[in-house]
Amino acid sequence: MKKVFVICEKPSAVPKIAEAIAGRKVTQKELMGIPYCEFERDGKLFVVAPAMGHLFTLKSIKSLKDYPVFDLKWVPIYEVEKNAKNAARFIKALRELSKNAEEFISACDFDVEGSVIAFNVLRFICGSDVISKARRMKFSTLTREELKKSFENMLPTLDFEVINAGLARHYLDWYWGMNVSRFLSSAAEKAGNRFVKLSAGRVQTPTLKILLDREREIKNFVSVPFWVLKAVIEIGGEEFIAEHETEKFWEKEKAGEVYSACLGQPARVVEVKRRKINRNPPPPFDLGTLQSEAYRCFGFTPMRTQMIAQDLYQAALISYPRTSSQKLPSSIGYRDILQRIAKISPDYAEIALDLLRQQKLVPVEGKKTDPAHPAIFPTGEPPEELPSTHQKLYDMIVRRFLAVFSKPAMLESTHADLDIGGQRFFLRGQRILDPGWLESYGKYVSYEEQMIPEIE
DNA sequence: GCAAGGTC
Repeated sequence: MKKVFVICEKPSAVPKIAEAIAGRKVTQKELMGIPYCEFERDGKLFVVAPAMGHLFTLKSIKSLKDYPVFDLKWVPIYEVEKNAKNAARFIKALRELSKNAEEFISACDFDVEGSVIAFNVLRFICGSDVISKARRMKFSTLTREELKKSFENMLPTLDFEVINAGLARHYLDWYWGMNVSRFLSSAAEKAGNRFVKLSAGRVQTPTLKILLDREREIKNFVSVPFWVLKAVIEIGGEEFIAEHETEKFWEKEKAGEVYSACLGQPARVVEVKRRKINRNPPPPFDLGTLQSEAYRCFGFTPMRTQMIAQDLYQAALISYPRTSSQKLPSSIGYRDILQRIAKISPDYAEIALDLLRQQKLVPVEGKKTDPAHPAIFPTGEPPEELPSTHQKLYDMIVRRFLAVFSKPAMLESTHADLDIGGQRFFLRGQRILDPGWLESYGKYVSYEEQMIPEIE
């Protein structure tokens, strides 16, 4: 029987891609500890197997001592990275699993690196002759529906433009980063008579510049004292704080003059403006936004958030977290997820069931995209007992998901101009008319409500 | 030794 070899980016993608092609549940097998799937379709034997990210990397042909170096070759990653011992097993297993295959399909993530990962597996493991006949599946979400479509509408060739862009990135990053790093280290060694490891690169060097500028700004900051005037006024037995129209007084004398002018004087209402404000829900989470939000609310470092998110992903509770997308395609199945979330807790149920009563579910989306993954969303899988840190992050992700389908929050802001002894003061307040999305996500939004009584 | 990218 004709054998079709399908290469995926990572183990977790294998059952999803296999089942979408097979159109049914497929049992997973194992070879050398590597999971893979095997099934028949249209009289062919499909073997769906995973890489584990990059299995090959660039290496200098000669020693880096004689830099600059531009002669590189692709080698198995364990030849360069000592902790990539697993790669040997993957390469061996893939060689065995692809043996005697006649058709080849690249089903790695649909981004630049994914295209290179598949390309390298195909040429170095399956043989360079398969490149011209291999095909490419395109999908940006690992859902049954989208995978099925991507199988039926496969590219008849590999995506060489993307592959070439990826190869160029690998080479250029190496040329620039390694050679400049080598030069910096060697210059430092000559100047200081001892070896210092210095590194530079496309990402880290501009990033360092941003930190440097910020650090300089902080260092050069000269603090200047200023004075602020606030009026404590009483309305109907309650105290409120109004602010002087001049936000900051840079001279103490000036502040003192104004202070004396209004001390003990009654406040007269000059004008009251009330305004209704709609606040839209925030967009769904990309990893960066999740990290900054988790730092703000829980004090988790970005590293910690990423590790917790990875755990939640591997427990099948959330979608792939390493995404820069703020979009939620309908193919993830909004209704199904909301129905499952409703069963997780009464708190979620109240909001989710309310959303399900809407005729149409349309998520708020952000500008950022990702070629290979949608924004982070909960799968609806019921969580088992979670450590409290994981529970916190999970709750934030679920509530954010609920929020993006919710109505805007309606607020009313009040702005009163007061005259106190000839001086202009502002009294501000706001209150919630309709909470909308704040119902689900409000606990994670810093929001101060100051109620102002009716004044004329 | 030295990049940046993928994975877990």
